[in-house]
Amino acid sequence: MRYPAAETAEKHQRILDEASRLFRERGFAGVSVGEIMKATGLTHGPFYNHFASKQALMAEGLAHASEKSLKDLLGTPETGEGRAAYVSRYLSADHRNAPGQGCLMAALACEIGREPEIKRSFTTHLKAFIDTFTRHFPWPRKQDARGDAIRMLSSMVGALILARAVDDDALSDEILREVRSELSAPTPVSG
Amino acid sequence: MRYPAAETAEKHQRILDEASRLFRERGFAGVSVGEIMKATGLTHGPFYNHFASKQALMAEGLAHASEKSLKDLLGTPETGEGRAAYVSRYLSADHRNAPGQGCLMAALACEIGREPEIKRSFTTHLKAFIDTFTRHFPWPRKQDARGDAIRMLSSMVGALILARAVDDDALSDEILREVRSELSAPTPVSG
DNA sequence: TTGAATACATGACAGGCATCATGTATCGTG
DNA sequence: CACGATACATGATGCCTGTCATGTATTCAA
Repeated sequence: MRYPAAETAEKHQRILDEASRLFRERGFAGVSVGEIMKATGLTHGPFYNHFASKQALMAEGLAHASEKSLKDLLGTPETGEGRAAYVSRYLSADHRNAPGQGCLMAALACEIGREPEIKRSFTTHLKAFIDTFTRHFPWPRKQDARGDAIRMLSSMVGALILARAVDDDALSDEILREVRSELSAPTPVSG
Repeated sequence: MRYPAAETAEKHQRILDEASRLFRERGFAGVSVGEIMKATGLTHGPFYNHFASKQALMAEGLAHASEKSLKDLLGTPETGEGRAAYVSRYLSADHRNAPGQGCLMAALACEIGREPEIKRSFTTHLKAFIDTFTRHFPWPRKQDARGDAIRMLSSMVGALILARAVDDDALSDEILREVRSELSAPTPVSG
């Protein structure tokens, strides 16, 4: 590292930030290496000084977004109300309208299933997320906390994806509202 | 149509079949026009005798898959057991492993959200699917049948997408099993 | 049977892509 | 201050892609 020492590391982080944002907004295939570099204020050349390939950036960008989302999860109160607020935020119009800042599962899960390299990286993320989600919040049915967590997560991800795939605001809002009404009670019935 | 008259229409259908299969398997961006034509046994040339553009094929292929899935839904018994069987099949390992023959929402919803043209086409599909799903099966909470249908659909789609995005068979199976255990009772509690 | 229309195959084109090669400016170290 | 190393910009390469142009073979209508 014979360049600005610290600035280089910061650029590396900026590439990761922009990449994880753009990937979530437009998908892995929808963003080119050049666009990512331009978004961080560089040209396409030095990309390969920072990453081995686009695939490598995809994996690192996913891990980057994963860390952030875990940190966000851990920052919410470990109560029924905390979970209710978390779910409400997840199923909000704001989250639906800002995929670039939002859940990587809802944004990229379909594509992830097709890239073996990324699939492996995502698996560790989902495992950590389910574990944390289960342990972090209280679950009324203690004997099946993990099952309830998995059910709740599936509903959230599915609802957000469908709400984003739809062109009709009324329907999109309805999906979010209906699923929110089930899951955002402080003591949900069945995840 | 000064060619084999009927054979041409059949080729048109074959292009739609292969396209809707390949798109679900690899995503819109992951399949080229040439591949689709080769899969139907033709060269890339005559594609534009059948469709105006790749986008047009994406929209028609989506409608094609939508019709099939609606037909499949209407073919299941209009009972609680019928719905339980439908959900069990949806959340089965077979369905997870065969995206090309399966639910277009689980396969393409993420990408659909990014293509305005396709988004419009998908909206009519989802509206029809929710309506049919609501009317076709009996719902214990009659005052909120549609809400329960939306909740059930969100769970199913989310669970299948997550199960496909994961590299670990045990985890993938667990997701399917947990969500199935909630939804595949003949009289589910809350969708 | 002949002619017009049409779907086909082959080929070409421009654009975008990931990746690599090269030269240049910049910084720590001696 | 000078040297070696490193990250940068510019540019090039080869590939794949969607789309269009052209010629050819086929079938329906007269």
